[in-house]
Amino acid sequence: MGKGSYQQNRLMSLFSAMLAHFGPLRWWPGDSPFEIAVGAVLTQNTAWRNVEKAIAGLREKKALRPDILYSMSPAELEELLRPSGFFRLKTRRLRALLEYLRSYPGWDASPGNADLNFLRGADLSVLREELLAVRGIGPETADSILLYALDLPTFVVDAYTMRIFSRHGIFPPDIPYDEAREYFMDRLPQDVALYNEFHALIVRTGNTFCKKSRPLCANCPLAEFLDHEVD
DNA sequence: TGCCAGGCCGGGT
DNA sequence: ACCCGGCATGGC
Repeated sequence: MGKGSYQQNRLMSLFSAMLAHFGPLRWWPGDSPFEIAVGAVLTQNTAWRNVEKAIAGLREKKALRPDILYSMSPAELEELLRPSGFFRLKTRRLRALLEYLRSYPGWDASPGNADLNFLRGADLSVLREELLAVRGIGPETADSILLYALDLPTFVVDAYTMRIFSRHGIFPPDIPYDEAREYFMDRLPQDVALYNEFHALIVRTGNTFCKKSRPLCANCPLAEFLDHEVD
């Protein structure tokens, strides 16, 4: 048994510990692929609680669909996004995402196209590069959309991932995004359901136990792994 | 009361 | 290739 499978087992042990503690979370919270994509943009450096307020406002306006959202004036959209913070920035970013979707070959302009079916079947790495080329879509947002809205096998790395896994000495705290992503993807089976649940559990664990203001991981489901050997 | 939250961009070294 | 300031609201 080589080093690779040891590390795969170790990652699976961390996953199992979080799963045993919280149970399956079945992310992402959202009623449609498009709503998930909107949430991915709105939650950039923002507490989800604030995003929920903006999502609720959009739902009230029946605007959680690409056609309606695009038809809204930027000023109106800004007011709806206000509670999620960075609202001028996020208005531009959502509109940039909408421009990308509307320009996509096979774009479905029919009402209620929130399923984003016209994006299905596209190559993951191509779609990822295209999303990264959209102003305001960085690697975490792109991967969140790909994994949680489109069920494509890409691992999402976020601030909690960096904090938890660097505190556990699993990788250095200043590792670039793509290297952290590859760390997981090189060691885990390529499984959408696993990637989905793994990241969801990381966020829940981070939210619950590993906030910046509370660096100690007492009672954290991962606490027992803190003294394991590191590669 | 500050500090923090599921980033990303643009300009400067 | 990094490093940094800006972006903004709401909760603890």
